[in-house]
Amino acid sequence: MNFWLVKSEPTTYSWQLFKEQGKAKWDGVRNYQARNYLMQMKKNDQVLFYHSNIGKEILGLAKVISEAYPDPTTPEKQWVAVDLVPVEEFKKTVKIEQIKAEIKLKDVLLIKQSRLSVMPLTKEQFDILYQMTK
DNA sequence: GCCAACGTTGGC
DNA sequence: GCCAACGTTGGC
Repeated sequence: MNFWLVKSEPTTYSWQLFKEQGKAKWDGVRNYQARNYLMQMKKNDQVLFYHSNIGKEILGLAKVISEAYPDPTTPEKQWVAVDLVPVEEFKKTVKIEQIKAEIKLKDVLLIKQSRLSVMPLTKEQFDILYQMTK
């Protein structure tokens, strides 16, 4: 079991829309580092969903239901997509300031490499973030 | 709206 | 292969 965090601008694709649709194709990624992480995702991996720009918070938990396949939004062969489904909506979201304020989360790539849109979390990082929603 | 960070492109 | 220029992202 692996743990991930994916980022989306709510004006582009929001958690609310994800929840309504009940499933998302995580496509359109055009960054090699993010692409490489998408390719490592396995079925049932846990994925935290973060809103960048507006909100700047983790709103919910998703899981992987389809592992990487060719991205249908481009004819270029090098890009991939995965399918995610919502699992849980957090009553308490986790704001970026809270993440920054927690010393144990200082190595989370969201902080260190803010432009990356798909990133791995260690189990410890995931557990701490998840606890912060309770 | 600004700017830092960073990825990509293209000239050499 | 290097690096300047440029575009994009995202926090503030």
